[in-house]
Amino acid sequence: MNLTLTAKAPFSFLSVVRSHGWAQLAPFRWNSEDQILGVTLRLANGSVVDTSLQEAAGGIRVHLEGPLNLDELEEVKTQVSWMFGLQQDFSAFYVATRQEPKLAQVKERAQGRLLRSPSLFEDVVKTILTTNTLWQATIRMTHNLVQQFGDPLPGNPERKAFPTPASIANSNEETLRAKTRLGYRAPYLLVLSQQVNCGELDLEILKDDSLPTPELRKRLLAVKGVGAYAAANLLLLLGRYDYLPVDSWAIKMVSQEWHDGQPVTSADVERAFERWGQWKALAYNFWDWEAS
DNA sequence: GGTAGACCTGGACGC
DNA sequence: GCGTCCAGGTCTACC
Repeated sequence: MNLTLTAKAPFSFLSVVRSHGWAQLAPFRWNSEDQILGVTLRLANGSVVDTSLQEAAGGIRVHLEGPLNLDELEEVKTQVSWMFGLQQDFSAFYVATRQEPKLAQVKERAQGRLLRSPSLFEDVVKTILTTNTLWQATIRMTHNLVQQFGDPLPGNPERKAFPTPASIANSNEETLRAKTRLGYRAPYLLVLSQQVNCGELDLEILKDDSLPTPELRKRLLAVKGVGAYAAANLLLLLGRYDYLPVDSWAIKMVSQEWHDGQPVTSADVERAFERWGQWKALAYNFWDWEAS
């Protein structure tokens, strides 16, 4: 079964896939040769479906395996639309940055959207797995988590959806450490999963646009394992761009770009992008570090 | 509010 | 093969 989803123009499927590293993390499967993004989704009724996503005129072509009822089809559309931010509008960002050579490409490349997971729970977990580790370890930990706790696709159990909060909450710290190699992050994920599973923490309401950004940041920082960097990264995914996700890579790039390779601090990184105001994190994320 | 040290894994390196 | 060092953010205790 195929369907096509339309995006607010301008839109580039590849720009979203390449917006950051999420396409490399399970249950995403990026085929760079065919330029198809596979992802195994778990729907609200518990069914697991496999999708293949690719560029279509003005949007995305979604290929689905197996028959789906109307409710399931509608849920797949909602999940894919959220993941690709199909209705996001970046026209004001393009106006604000059109005089900056290092951002001159953003409109032409339809940059601005960032690939998201279907649920904020999944994005919070993945963000925690990016902290204090190397990217290859993040890929490995996420893969282990999906393989160990994700629901399998009927007919192809090798493919699994991202674990539900319940599946992780019903585990224990020792199993998480041993099976997924999460290290000290294991108790963070366990507590988060338990809080979401029992309803104590509702992450999905944080997608609400009416929530002021400082309040949203405060709630994200209340999650164990989420510090300043992780909160800023999650705000970026949620379409809030006024906090910078300053990590070691940001410090290195700002040092090379503006300080001749000399040591810089987080404050220097903040200062470098201060002038972009509400678009700060977006300007940072799509800054053309390679351009001369 | 600022700072130091612990947390944990895996890769790189020297022996 | 083994031991050591290092990179990577967050938390907690302490000042």
